[in-house]
Amino acid sequence: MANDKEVTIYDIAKKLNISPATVSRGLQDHPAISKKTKKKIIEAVDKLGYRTNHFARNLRQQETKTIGVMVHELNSNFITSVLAGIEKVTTEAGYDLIIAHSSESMKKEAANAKNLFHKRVDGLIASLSFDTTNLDHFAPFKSKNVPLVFFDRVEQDGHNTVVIIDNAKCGYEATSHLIEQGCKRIAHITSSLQRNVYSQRFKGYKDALFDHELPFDKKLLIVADLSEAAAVASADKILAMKPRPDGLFITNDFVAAVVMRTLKEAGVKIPKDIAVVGFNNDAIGKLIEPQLTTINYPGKDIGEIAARHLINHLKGLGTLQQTNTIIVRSDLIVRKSSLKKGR
Amino acid sequence: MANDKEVTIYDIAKKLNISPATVSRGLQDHPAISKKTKKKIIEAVDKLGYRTNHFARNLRQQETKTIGVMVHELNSNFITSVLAGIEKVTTEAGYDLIIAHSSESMKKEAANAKNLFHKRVDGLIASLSFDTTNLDHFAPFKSKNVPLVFFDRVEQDGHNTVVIIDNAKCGYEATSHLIEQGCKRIAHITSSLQRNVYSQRFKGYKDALFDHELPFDKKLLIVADLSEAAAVASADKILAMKPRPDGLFITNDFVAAVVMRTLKEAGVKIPKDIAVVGFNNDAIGKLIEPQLTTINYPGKDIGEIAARHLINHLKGLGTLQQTNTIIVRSDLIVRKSSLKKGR
DNA sequence: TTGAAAGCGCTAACAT
DNA sequence: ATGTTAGCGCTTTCAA
Repeated sequence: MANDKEVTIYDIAKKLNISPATVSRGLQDHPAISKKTKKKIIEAVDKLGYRTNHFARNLRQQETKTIGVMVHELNSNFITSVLAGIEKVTTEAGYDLIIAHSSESMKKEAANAKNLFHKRVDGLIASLSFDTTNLDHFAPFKSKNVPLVFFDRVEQDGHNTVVIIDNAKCGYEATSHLIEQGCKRIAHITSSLQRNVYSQRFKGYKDALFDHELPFDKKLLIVADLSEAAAVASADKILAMKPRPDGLFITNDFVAAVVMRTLKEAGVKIPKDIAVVGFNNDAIGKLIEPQLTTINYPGKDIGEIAARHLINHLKGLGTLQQTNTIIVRSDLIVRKSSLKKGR
Repeated sequence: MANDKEVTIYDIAKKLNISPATVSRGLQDHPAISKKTKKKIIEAVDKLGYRTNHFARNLRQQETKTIGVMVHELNSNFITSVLAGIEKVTTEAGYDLIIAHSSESMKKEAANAKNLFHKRVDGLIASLSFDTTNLDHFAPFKSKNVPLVFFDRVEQDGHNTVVIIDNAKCGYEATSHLIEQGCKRIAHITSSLQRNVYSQRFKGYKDALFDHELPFDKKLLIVADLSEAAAVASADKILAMKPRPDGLFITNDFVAAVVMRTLKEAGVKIPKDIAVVGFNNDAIGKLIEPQLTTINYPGKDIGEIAARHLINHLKGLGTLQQTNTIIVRSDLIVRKSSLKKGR
């Protein structure tokens, strides 16, 4: 049953009385090889059960045909959509993926970076962790000219290619929507303002307040992580405020869902007492009650675009040089959680 | 800035005036190498920025140190938990992961299998897709003695190592719980009965009915896929039944959540009119209203166990031979969606 | 259109 | 405790 010996191009060459070099060329569809020979090679390959030894090839070619992906977590709709987008593009282009997640820790992120560097990925796609304060762990990639593309959570120091949405605009739209629904005291629950995504959304929130002549009250800003426990705590803070807010702009759908549950348990009516807008357009938004108004964050598109740019770069195509910012469209999806007025 | 030339063990050897073999041994912490020499080597490695060429090593050792994982989708709590478990164990053991998903299609599953086979994974962990009818695409692995571990959705033909929960017992417990709550007409919404997980849960459901002297009515069995659209359709079927069921045992939390939403929109009170039990213990269960009674399916444990067994096998440890079934514990989590009586 | 041969970087059997 | 050397399977330059 088990035939343990691996078939190599030498076996094929011997069987066909040709040289290994010809087999190698035939397998790569080299133009100098005759149709006849190619056909014979293909047949022999099938018959003998040959499979390419990627290690030998990569050793020779000094390419790994592997792309590293670093994300903070795997457990969100948004991230899995991004991964799906990346996978689609990279698979088509013949690249493998190594996926690493940092569990929101810079330390783990640095360890992952080191690992991927030693694995010699041809390129890297990354979103930063919660507490990442510098990009030193990416320096080795730069020094070896391994291309880097960041998405979602990025450092916009002007040195990297980044794929993002216009978070400030989204924050502005979410907040303006709440204001149009008649909200006067809008709280904002978000995460580390050190991360671009959150600081930009916060900026949009403030700008919308300003443009609608509402005061910004920093007591209405709650910064916390994205866990269930933190969400419950945030909701408790909201409940304790007096006067209570009449609108919430929350930076993450899961957190929004937990907050809504906690508020409802305390007897708050949504959206009548408090209107809520989330962020991401996760599946839960349509399952909770009332259904959640949110910002559609097109993860799959982001993943595809990031991967496409990286691969073009690897192929020497694509004009994208050093600095580059790509902004993907995103829009407000209005559902019941924010409709104080109806429509 | 960029120093493009890769450092090899020869460079290190030259610098230290020792042989490449010594460097290689030093790097592997070989016992025959003196402490002093090892230290010198480590220092030179750091200084020169050497990184192992895994291709050369793998080419030499005929091992890829890579494990393939095949799943049907990435977008469920259960699957990401399993992956987290697998990753934990494999990372500790120094293995990489290649993750492939079939989008519930046997065709894609077969393509993934072929790809992973050509990538020469050292082992494979897999859960079958929705419409997989045979395991022919796994035959190449068997013929090359590449170890295989299946989990969740498996084929129990007695030829493979499988890691599962006792689905029949879980189905029995879920159904019995509904009966204890006073349900007399319990419908079961599930997926392809060709898959062990669903057929076993169905068996448990029937056995519970039988043991409690309730008739099994096949009109109360709904088989569909796990999409939102199918869930809505299933709910519509429930609404059209007369008399309506007073209990539902649903094989998946997401489906249960969508069904509950649809029923509630039609004015059904849960659990008063219809009690509901789901399956998996996904995060949504605690976010919907009423919170969902469900079966806790310990994904992380499953992943860890599957990975551990595979790796033990690869190391030549572990007594597990050919046939092997590992059953992981799992339990009912009671929440409000099923409590007709209170507690 | 094909072949010969060198070499990618590492490991391990065999020396010493 | 360390060195010599062959070879893993492939690609590619040079030659024919």
